[in-house]
Amino acid sequence: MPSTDTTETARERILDTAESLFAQRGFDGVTVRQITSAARCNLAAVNYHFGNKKSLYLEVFRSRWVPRAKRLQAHFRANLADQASMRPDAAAVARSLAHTFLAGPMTDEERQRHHQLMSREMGRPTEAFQMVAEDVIRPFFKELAELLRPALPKTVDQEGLSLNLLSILALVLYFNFAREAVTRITGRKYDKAFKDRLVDHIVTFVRNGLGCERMQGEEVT
Amino acid sequence: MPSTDTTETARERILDTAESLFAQRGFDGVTVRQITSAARCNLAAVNYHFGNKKSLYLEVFRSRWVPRAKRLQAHFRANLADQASMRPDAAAVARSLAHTFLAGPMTDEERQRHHQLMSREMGRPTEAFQMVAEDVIRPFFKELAELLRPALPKTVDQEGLSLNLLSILALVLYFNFAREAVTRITGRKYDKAFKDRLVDHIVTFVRNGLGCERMQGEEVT
DNA sequence: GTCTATAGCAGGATAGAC
DNA sequence: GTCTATCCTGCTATAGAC
Repeated sequence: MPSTDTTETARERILDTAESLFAQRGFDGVTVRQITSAARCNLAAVNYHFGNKKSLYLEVFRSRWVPRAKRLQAHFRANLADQASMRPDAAAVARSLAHTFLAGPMTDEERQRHHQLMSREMGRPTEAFQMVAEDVIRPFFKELAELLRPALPKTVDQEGLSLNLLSILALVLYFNFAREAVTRITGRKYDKAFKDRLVDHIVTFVRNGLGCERMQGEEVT
Repeated sequence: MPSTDTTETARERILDTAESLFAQRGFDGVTVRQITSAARCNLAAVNYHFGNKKSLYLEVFRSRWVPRAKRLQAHFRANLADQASMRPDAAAVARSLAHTFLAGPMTDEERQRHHQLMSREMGRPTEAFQMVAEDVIRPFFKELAELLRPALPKTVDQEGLSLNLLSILALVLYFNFAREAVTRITGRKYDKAFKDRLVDHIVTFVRNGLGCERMQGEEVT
């Protein structure tokens, strides 16, 4: 649940609640009235601080999504360095990614919010996707590609590399985005045990999917 | 593009255009006015034929999504029977699934519509998901599980089986749902060549992901 | 910066003629 | 079954007091 501390400024409370509501219901599914009343401030506050509803949506990405993505990237790098000191193999990269995105440093709710916002943008890109793609995703994608490149067979071309990375992201996004559906099918809540299970599952799936040999046994964080 | 033939009744035209628009923009992103004007009929027609907007949304699933899903399932079974006459292995199941869902018997636009509707429901289930899950998805899921069960190591439990199936669906849904993002990253349009490439990629990814041995070489349809 | 009040309009839904 | 005309609610956005 977004922080609705009274010590926060109205502007910050609006950003937090707006992010949460946009993630849950999408831009069109949320009204400015719902945002301001959940943020315990006046209806006019959105227009005062952000100009209009759409600019608020963009500002959510700029000031909430992007910094969080950068923190996630930092966590990924630290986690990877813990596992594999020099040349990480594909399995290590996959585990760090899955762990960071599924069970990483943030609260469950924050993580789900993060991935739901991105999933919505992937299904129907807006200006926000443009911005985030240039500034955050593309550089990180390149970084990941360079990490994976030496771990893959030489027969894999640039496009194959991209498809493999997209597939990893597909799994991670899906298991965060479709939580309710996954819960209905498996009967499992997203508690620590299940998230660990999901990370293990994704790592195994991805490691083999990339066509690498199995590893002997890995532990992480 | 939905059929807007004048020979169709207004009711049918509304269902077709509504499905297309709901898939593109979601329930809240579409107005009844947009639907009726794109279907070239009067504003009042939605309420006359369906009662209200929400019932129209449900009827789209009942009379469009469900029958298409059943046709897809039939195509999957036929395709699988072509490949593997008796006991299909995991790779054959994966290939038939990927082919059916990514390059199957329907138009590109129809397939994308189908998966976007479902992706939206997975992210935020409504009554429609409830209905579709009971009547269509769960039985097919069971059918797939029984097909895959004998092809997997005995160490894989029921939950592992479910996770593997969910992962396959994650890949298929993702590459249909996030077409624009995939196109931006890979630079490829969804033409026949790229779809074939995607099917091959998913089959390889999944086959290995399921922890089965490699196969010697498969051809299909 | 924050509020009240309201303009101005688009939304879903309906009544009733044809 | 299909249309026009309209109701009424709820939306975004703004003006202006405090």
